[in-house]
Amino acid sequence: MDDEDPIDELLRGWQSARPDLEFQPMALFARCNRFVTLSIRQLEATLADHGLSVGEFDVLSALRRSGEPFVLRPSELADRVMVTRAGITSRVDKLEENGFVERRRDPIDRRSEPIALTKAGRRLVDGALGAYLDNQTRLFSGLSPAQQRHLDSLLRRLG
Amino acid sequence: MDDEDPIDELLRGWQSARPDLEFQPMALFARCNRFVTLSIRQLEATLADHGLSVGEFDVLSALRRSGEPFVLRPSELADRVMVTRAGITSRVDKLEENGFVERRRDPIDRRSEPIALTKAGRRLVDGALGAYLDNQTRLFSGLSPAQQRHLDSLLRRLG
DNA sequence: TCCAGATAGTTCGATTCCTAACTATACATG
DNA sequence: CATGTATAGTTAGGAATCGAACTATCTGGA
Repeated sequence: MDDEDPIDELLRGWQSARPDLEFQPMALFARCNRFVTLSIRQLEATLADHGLSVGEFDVLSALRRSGEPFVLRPSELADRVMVTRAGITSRVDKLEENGFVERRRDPIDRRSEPIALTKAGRRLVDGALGAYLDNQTRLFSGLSPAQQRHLDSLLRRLG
Repeated sequence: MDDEDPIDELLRGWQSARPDLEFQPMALFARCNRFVTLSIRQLEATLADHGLSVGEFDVLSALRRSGEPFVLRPSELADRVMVTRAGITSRVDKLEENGFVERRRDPIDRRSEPIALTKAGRRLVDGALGAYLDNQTRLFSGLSPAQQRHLDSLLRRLG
């Protein structure tokens, strides 16, 4: 029986095209990449139901989990969300237009423009959060809790 | 000792902001995502040394591993590279300009425009392949071969 | 006090990729 | 064999994001 998946196919292709080389790590990475890519597409669909893109959700949720008073500077957001500051500027522009965050001013350092989650923004993230978590849970539902922990520990070593 | 990584921080943040919810799967996915994102950035740098973007390399390598005569249709490329056909059109445009692929014609189905790897294209992929594989190998060098196989089998279940 | 260099954030231009509409061609059915 | 439908690929327009240049502000000496 031939239950080959696209990654097996990729591996087999390379092995027959270049039998002199070692492709296991490439295939392993391709598997990671594929899983993440497909998962993000699901996530986009899930969040779209709440009127959010993944990028917007990432910003709102960084603010949400930072705790009271739900304020972070753009550079902190950039670090946490793994996007450049320029990227944060444009996400914040859009979120601010829609009233989900607001730019404050830092009385001590006037270069800084702290970003605060508004009430509406908080309602929005909290509302989307359930669907988001359900989705993430479903992604890993093929693994037992022990396997999930094992996966986590393997990934942790790759950091 | 406090060797907390950004994902632990994310998890801790959520757990304290919303102690009523379960964030393990979210954190696990965040770990996957982070690993893939950072890895791709490394890969971009590696391939840039050979004058290639990841997207271009993906197309050339799909052709390369398809074996003689190194020809695939745009829709086949789209499937294998996980990009829309429109995306393939523009990648092929650029690769063709630079002489790494060429558009042929299918005598049987004139809607189809098979894409062929040129000699120069083949030299280019084969030249970049070594560095690419070294990079992938390095990504997983923190894991033993057995751990790598284990990771692979866990990921395979997520497909 | 003043200035050189660091830092915070934004703007700009280029790139990449997606969706939707479009053109051309093939196929299947009555 | 005519025609409606499906398929292959491209084009057009828009969104996201990046790097580099820019503005404003701060900070640490001389």
